[in-house]
Amino acid sequence: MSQEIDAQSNFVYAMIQEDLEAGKHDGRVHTRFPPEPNGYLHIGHAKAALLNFGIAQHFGGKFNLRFDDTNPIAEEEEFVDSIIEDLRWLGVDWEDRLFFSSDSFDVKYRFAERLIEAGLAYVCDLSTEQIRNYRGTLTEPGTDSPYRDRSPAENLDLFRRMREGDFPDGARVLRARIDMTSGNVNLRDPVLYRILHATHHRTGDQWCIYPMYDFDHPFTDVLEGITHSLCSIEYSDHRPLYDWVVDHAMELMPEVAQCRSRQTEFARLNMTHMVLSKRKLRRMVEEGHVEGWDDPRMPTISGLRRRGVPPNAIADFQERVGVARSDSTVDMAMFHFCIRNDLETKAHRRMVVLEPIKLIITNWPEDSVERVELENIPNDPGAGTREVPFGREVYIEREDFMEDPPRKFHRLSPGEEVRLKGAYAVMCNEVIRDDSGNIAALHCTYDPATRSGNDTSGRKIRGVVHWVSAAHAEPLTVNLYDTLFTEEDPEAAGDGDFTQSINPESLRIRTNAMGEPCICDSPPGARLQFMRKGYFYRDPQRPTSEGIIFNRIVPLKDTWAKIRKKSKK
RNA sequence: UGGGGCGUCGCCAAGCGGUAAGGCAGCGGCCUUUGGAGCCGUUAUCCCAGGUUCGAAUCCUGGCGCCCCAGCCA
Repeated sequence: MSQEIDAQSNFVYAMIQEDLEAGKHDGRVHTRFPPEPNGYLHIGHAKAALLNFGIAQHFGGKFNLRFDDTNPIAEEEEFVDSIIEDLRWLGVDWEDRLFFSSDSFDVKYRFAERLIEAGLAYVCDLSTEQIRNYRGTLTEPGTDSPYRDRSPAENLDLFRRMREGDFPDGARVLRARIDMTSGNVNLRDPVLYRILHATHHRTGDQWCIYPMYDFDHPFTDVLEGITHSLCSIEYSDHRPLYDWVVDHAMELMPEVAQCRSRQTEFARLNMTHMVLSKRKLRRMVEEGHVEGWDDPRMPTISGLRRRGVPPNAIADFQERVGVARSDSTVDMAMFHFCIRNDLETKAHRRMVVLEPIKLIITNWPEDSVERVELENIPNDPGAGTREVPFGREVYIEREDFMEDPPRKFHRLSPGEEVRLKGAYAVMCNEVIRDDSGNIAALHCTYDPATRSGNDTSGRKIRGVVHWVSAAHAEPLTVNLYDTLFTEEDPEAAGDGDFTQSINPESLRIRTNAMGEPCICDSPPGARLQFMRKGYFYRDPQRPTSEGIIFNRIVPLKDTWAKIRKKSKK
């Protein structure tokens, strides 16, 4: 069905293939996904996690899940749990290799001491602001800290006292001794350790100094034997520092160093009609624009899960998007395609009328009920069939009837005929109105010769419309989700304030929807196609006491909407 | 006036000196008891300008444009 996507045709796979051919790492491939447990994972993280996991699988290597938990102030257990849940749902498997950066704080401390002994690191007493001033600017070199030339012995003593808790937060830091004049600001004696009297979610109060990312991350890669350390493009400037740490780790910590890890950067995912940064997503939640991190409109993994998006669709999407180094913004349509593509052959069809209007078949005998058989999935006999009751009164979609139809409206209108899917053709004879003039019902007649499957009328009936027998209809609530933002680039509109382009119609609730009887058989968590409407997910998080609630995952392609839009122009 | 990165069809993206893959979207058509799905067809000379070469998207030079970097965040 879906074409084979050549996931290997990207520069990362090519590079690893070359490394393998060159005999690096004894033919070993080992990757990792290093989230910081300070928020929820979103689809951009899924790209990174799936890429790393996919590489390990493809090359018969290993994959670690590692929490980058070096900042106790921002990180929480709650996020560790949600990240694990999200990754499992995505199908990512780290076997028994779940690690925390904090697991190895001891070795890291030892490494820091050796750097000091080797004259490669020093304790600096400058304040945050002073350090910033000494750092220079992007175009001007920095100047050496007055503490840069302290003796190893003094540095060692000071660093140990930092660890002992002799100094308050911010009093001193451990810095790498590299080059204050480097054009790369990251090399201007970066901070390695800072004092933080904070309780860590795993190590408690055991430590009051914590390593910085630039020191911790490369060294942890070396400890875990990570051969290929993939990260996003904004870390490119950090690569020389990464290498600095790795090189010195190999040299000073041979007893624990597993391999000379290499960092490779790739572009992070951006999507139209969406914002993908923890900060902005947090704002959406905190300002109440959505109901929470798992709101079905959010691009968080938990949101997508709750929306009903199948994990396979996310993996397929990731592969189709590919991996490169150039900034890119993927069209949301591509993601929607992947979802439909996955569900097309999997989701059973059901008829559900979102906005019902009653259609009365005046020549159908009162109380007579016929059962019509419908395929669960067209062209897939294995998926079976179901019987749907058909009677004198049925509901059809309000928008499937027009009194004064435009050209090409292959649906119901006065004096016109349309087929009720799987049943008979009906002709509209009369429009019944209520006191306020609104259409209350349609009076139609059916032609017995048009019975589906053995139509002997000889007529060709263009339009086919879905329906639900009024006597057997199951009332439903349906949440129609749309993109969270009206603009392709939410940032570009509203003077850079993305909240200005929030789509006021990102959620429309249909409380009068009517479904065919066997809709009840679909358990919470089921994904169905509502014929001619879209793919829907029975929200498992809603108690059944609230009735049956479905979320629209994604609408079906709507050619008619397109025709109409074009003719309006 | 610093450092790093990127520029191939509307959106992604292959290509690694031998004469521009593929996907999404679009358009046209076929088919269809979902205006769904499926099927067929269709859309680029590669940011610009020079140069090297028999030959360049691929190499060189010079421009232009866009992104990232001055947290004791990751």
